[in-house]
Amino acid sequence: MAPLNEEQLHQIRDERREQILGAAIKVFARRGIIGTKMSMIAAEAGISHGLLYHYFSSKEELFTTLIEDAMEGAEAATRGVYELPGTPIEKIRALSMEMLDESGTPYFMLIHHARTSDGVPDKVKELIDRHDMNAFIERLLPLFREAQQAGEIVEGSPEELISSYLSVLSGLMVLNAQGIEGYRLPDVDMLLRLIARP
Amino acid sequence: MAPLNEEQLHQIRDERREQILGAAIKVFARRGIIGTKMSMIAAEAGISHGLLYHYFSSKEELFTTLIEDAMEGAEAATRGVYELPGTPIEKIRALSMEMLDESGTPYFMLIHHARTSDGVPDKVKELIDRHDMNAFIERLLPLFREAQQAGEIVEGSPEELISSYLSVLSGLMVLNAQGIEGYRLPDVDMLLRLIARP
Amino acid sequence: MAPLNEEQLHQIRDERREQILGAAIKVFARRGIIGTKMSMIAAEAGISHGLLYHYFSSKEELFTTLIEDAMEGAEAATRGVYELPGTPIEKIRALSMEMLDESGTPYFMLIHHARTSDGVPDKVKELIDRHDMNAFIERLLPLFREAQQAGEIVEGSPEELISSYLSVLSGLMVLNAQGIEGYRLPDVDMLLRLIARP
Amino acid sequence: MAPLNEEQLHQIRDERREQILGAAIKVFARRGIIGTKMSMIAAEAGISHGLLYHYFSSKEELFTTLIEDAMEGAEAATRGVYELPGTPIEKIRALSMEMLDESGTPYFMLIHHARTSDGVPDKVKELIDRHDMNAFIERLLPLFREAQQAGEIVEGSPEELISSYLSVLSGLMVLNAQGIEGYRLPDVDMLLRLIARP
DNA sequence: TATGAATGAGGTTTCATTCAT
DNA sequence: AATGAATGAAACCTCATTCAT
Repeated sequence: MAPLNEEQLHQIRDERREQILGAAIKVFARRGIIGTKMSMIAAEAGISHGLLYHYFSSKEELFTTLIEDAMEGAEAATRGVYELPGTPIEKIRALSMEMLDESGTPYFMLIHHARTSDGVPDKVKELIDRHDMNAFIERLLPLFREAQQAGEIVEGSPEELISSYLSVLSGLMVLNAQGIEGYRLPDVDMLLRLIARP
Repeated sequence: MAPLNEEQLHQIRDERREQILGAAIKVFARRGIIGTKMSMIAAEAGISHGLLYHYFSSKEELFTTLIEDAMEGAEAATRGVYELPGTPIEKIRALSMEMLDESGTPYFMLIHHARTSDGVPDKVKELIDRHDMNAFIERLLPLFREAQQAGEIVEGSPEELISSYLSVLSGLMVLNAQGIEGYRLPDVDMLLRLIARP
Repeated sequence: MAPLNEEQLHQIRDERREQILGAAIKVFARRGIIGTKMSMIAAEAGISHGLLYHYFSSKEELFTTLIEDAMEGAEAATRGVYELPGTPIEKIRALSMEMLDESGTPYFMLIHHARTSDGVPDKVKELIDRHDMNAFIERLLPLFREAQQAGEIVEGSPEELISSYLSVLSGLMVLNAQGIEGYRLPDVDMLLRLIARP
Repeated sequence: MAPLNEEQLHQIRDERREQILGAAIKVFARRGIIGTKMSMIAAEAGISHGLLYHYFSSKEELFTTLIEDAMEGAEAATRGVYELPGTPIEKIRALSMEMLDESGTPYFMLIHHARTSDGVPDKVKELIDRHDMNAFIERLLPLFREAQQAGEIVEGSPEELISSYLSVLSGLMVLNAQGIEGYRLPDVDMLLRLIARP
């Protein structure tokens, strides 16, 4: 009886959902949760604002969904670093490039907004608490220890090394995600000097 | 019941003005222009929101005033670097420390918000355009050239070196200004490795 | 794949129509015209909300249709009272029971909503004006006069007697139609004491 | 320093609050919580809709405040019945008149809406549960028992007597509160026949 | 006939700004 | 100078209604 079969409907829903998520991440990344108006997302996605609410029940839910995805992505990236080929520092280099990559930064910017804004839903606060810097450090600890043993990076507390290095990367990602004139993303090889043994 | 004389009134006005500006920079730095409500500034300054409008005609004007001050401060800091004692890289080191210093970052955060937000008055956009990264680069160019000639920092385009190095500092200031748990501000000496000759 | 013939289609249309009207009266009775969403009616009827608009062009039309039916039903009930067996007060008793009867109250509740709400279409207002309390009074006047002459009910203006008695019944129907805990529908015999000669 | 002293401000706030509550009860009583728009209350009170939110943080809170008052009023009325002069049935008569009195009915209508509507805040549901019909019955039980012993009202379960009688009163209040043409509020003496011994 | 995606008018709520005192 | 009551534009969200399939 149905005029469109279930599969077609499912496909439309999925496409629209992705379309909205894609539009939302763009706008949220640039403007944060308060600065983003639902009408902006709708306009970016090329749909009416009413339709947003067929797919996400509120601005909060939309934001939370994106944060969840971003968290998963960030986690996967750090986990996946061990699968990469090469010496330890080559793996760190590859991870750095991935993090600074254009496509990844909006997600990172989103996390930045989630950390720093105030109108952020409680669910997101929990998510962030569970996926905080310490989790990253722990996941990267074996890799940095290995690199130290191989004499590829400087001595000293590997935890501090990781958190300092990630902070530099984070700061750059935040700047980069805005797409602002004037800032220059440094070369990965320049960044590696922060930790590399001379 | 003799009224205050003109001088006393003038003094009150000036004190209040500073009080408001101090409160405003704190709040703006943390929340950006959209996320900041006039009532927050009033509360931070310990006055009524109505009184704000005796001193600044709008949120825009208040923000713009702060940006102007911040620009001047940043300019002064880079100009002043030549007066500092020591070798070129010691001057760069001192400038870096000043930029990352707690007291300076709110101003920097403000500029960051001004660059990245959209609800920013046109006057501010002009200010930013006039004081952009290129201006900084030009002011620091002699210093970096000198450092290269002294063999203290690496070879290569000094412009690129400056803009990369300032971008790293900027990113860190942005993170730092938020006062968020988890991020670790790297040591200045670690940062200098980005540009220092091994 | 032969399409249904015209008669079958007609039958489907009629069934659907009744199905929708039945669902609508339930929901409207409980929630009134503003509180009722088209999606509620669709859900109650087990169809899609889009289909509602094949049968009724708007919420207004649906509501109006129900009111028309309810009015006719109420009129028929009061007219039919004369056909009932027994003495006058026995007829009044039977009419009272019918009005308080579970199945009749949703219609009455509907009329109540139509009287008291504001989002009510003009056509409904006209309907109500034409079928108002006075019409009921006039139709019941002979019956009550007869009952007075038979010494079964108290003396006094029969019009006032009827309108007071109907108001009590109406109030109870309104309470009853909501199906709320706590209210107790009085016995018909108790109610008859309002008008019965001791 | 304050341009208006505290007392004057307090008085303004109190007056406005009462003004708003008075306007709100009128509109809520007629239209229920969903049917009432904040702009209607503002218009009725002769103020801007924005000002409503200086005094009540939401439509919910405004409604809840009114319900609390209404509950207290209803409770006080039934408690106070024992202080009234006269025989038991005279006290019941006085209570009945008070309940049907013009000024009391909007409050009662409010409770009716709270009971029957769906958009009602949870806090209100709790309030209603705590002040339900059973509470009324218990408070009136001694009075009705006394009246039975004095032979003033009919025999039988006093609980049923009370709840039936209160239901009739409730139904009438609901009709009455709407101020609709056509319904006639019966005489108190007529109503007393429901329970009075012949 | 039947479905549910899509639209947009209208309601609730927030907050920058004005103004009487 | 100082306060806080008051206003209204603009944002979020709901839901009656339309329309492609």
